[in-house]
Amino acid sequence: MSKPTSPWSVAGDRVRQRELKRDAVILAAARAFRERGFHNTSLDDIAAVLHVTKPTLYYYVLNKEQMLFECFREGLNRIVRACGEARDASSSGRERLVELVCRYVEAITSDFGWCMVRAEDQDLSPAMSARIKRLKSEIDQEMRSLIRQGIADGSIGACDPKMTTFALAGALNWIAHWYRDDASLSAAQIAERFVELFVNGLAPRPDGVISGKST
Amino acid sequence: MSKPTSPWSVAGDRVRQRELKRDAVILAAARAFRERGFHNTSLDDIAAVLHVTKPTLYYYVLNKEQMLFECFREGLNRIVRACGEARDASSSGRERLVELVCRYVEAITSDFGWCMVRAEDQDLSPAMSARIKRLKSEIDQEMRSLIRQGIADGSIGACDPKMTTFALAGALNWIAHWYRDDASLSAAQIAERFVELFVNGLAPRPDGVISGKST
DNA sequence: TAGAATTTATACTGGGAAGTATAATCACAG
DNA sequence: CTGTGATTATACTTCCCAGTATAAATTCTA
Repeated sequence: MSKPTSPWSVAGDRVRQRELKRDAVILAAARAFRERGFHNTSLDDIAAVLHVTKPTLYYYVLNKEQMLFECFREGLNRIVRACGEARDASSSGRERLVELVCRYVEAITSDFGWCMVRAEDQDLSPAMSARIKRLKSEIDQEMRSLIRQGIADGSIGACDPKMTTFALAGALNWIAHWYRDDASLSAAQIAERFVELFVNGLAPRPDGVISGKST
Repeated sequence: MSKPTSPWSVAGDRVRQRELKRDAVILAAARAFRERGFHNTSLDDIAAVLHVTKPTLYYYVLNKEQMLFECFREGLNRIVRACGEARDASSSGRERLVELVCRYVEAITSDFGWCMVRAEDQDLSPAMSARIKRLKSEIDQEMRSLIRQGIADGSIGACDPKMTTFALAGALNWIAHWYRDDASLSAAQIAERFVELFVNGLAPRPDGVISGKST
């Protein structure tokens, strides 16, 4: 203690503090946006939640647009990461897809779920909007790829990968619309039922013919 | 001709003109909102499209909020109507559901599709928001009901009606997000593939076991 | 054509919120 | 305790845009 750690660690501590505070700003923004929408949220609102004033926010963030961008990115990055994990995990294409669905539901029910799917990228500058579109496209392509793999290895029946991805991603993204009002199920439970539905479909299966993975 | 129709018919003509113009205002609003989002659209923008000035809009509409409300309502009403038609048409619960899906896709790809699902009801006053919520709830309940009927009459396998509705409605609503960028398929074609996916699921079906309606 | 009703435009008000200039405070080093 | 950089607050400016007061123009009636 008397011999203090290197001045750099102290400096590093400062830097760390800044990062933590910055994260807090982004999180507060995400929650406020989810609550009231992007345009109905003033920076004063966000500042108030943090017991701070508006100029303080500008010390951590460039402007309101950047806040939205960071919220977008934080949410989408989780799914991109999940894509990576799903890619090497498990065996069959379908099992990888199921894995991804579970992670997806977790992400979408998080604080950043709203921004991820309900915020309009029209509220971002063209440059930022393009970056978000790239992330979304990456996720889209990954899902299509898993479906194609599943078709190839026989774990998924013949289907149009693009439309199937649109349908699946739509069902998942839409969770952000109802999850707050109706949070009666956990993320895992939602994922489970979605998987059941998408794997087996609505049609009644004749007894004894179980083409899904038997649990 | 020399004996003109009753003065009321002339008056009625005026009334009719007003209605037509009012409809044009709502439609222009719907398109503008879809294009730029609600908050990024000024009334001057909408007026410009109609080759008119802002005060003219106020002659046909109470305020901006009401424009959004009418857009919401126009879109949702189509689906509510489709629910009604699906209810008496066809035979099995599943067939009725399929019917509804087809109509749903048509509505969602229309000019009002965006407002129907992507506009935030937070931008409406509590009273208007409540009316929209009621319409949405009506649709939700109808879908659940059809699924329950399907389970009862054996055309749909055992499932959780609420979650199934959430998933199906989500996939359908999400069409509003991608349909403009990727309109490579017609509404009917999209509906067809969605039905195929939701009825049969992803799992490969053993040959000879077709539980869906054989075409 | 006079006059009433309907429709539209010009030119303004007002408020809300993003962003900023400036100064005060705090933390720590020497 | 003194000065330097990091952090925060007060008090503005500025702009955009919804909504309006007022008057003009157009249409219809008689």
